[in-house]
Amino acid sequence: MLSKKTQYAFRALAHLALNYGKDPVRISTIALKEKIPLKFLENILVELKNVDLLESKKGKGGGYSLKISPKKINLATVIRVINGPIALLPCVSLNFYEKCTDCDEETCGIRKMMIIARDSTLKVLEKKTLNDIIIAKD
Amino acid sequence: MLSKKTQYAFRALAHLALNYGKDPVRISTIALKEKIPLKFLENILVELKNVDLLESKKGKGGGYSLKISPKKINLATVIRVINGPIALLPCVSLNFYEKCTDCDEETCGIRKMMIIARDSTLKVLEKKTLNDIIIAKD
DNA sequence: TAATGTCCTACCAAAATAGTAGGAATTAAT
DNA sequence: ATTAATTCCTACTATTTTGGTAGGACATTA
Repeated sequence: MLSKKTQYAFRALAHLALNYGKDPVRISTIALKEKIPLKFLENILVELKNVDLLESKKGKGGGYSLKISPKKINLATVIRVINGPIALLPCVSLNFYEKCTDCDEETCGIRKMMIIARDSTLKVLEKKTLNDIIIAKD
Repeated sequence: MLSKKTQYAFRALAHLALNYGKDPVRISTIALKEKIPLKFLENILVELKNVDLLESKKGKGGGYSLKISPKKINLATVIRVINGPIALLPCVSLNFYEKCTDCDEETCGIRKMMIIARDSTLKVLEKKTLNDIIIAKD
């Protein structure tokens, strides 16, 4: 399951996606409209900024905005940044790989099935974008 | 990600699947062969027994065995019993549904995408069985 | 009745999650 | 220049989940 933090991230990103191309949006505005704890949201937005999904402006008239088009931000990317691995086991993760203890990867049947499951999930999450989230709203 | 407990469960079940139709296998044997902490494994096997995936026999010559064919135990079932929900959000879980706070399910675009992701994952996990795990070993 | 096994209840330490607090740094307007 | 507005940084904290352990009760077989 995705953490609450990840759910907040999606809501905030969806909010910013609707404002793409317009003025930056203040953290406090997003927190209020999306009902996310303000200080917690701060942390989330900084993380998203650090991986260049968002850009920020300080001082009056400042706030956050998407750095790239909502059509170019897929759901897998967001999950990986805030939540971590998408795969069900560390030994089948593409971005957070860790070797299994006590398991021969060549012959492990569990691993083979988890790779199939991972690919099936990724096929959706890598294709769907923030834009799909906001157009699906109507 | 699946918990370590769930990984242990899969290993134990795979072990028992290879012994399907034969004599029951002692917990201590499984713990030793699969390198799983004995007392932890006890808990796991009891849980699997409580949902009728396993049956047990006490006393000398006792142990655990699969109650039904490895071909009839799919991976989604095992994950749900030991790990919990497969869906990425509580509000799209079929077996562990919980309503989102502050979100209209009819119009939520995040939810719509997570349903698609869930279905894609389930299509694999509900089709693949313990038997697929053990035949994939070779 | 003794030995062999599962089963039950309870506990515990470490890690992850979900925040909060307080102020430093930067920018823009006056 | 000063002030106000805003993000950014460091650190702390409470709660929940994870990954076990301990000890003995209960059931079965020989």
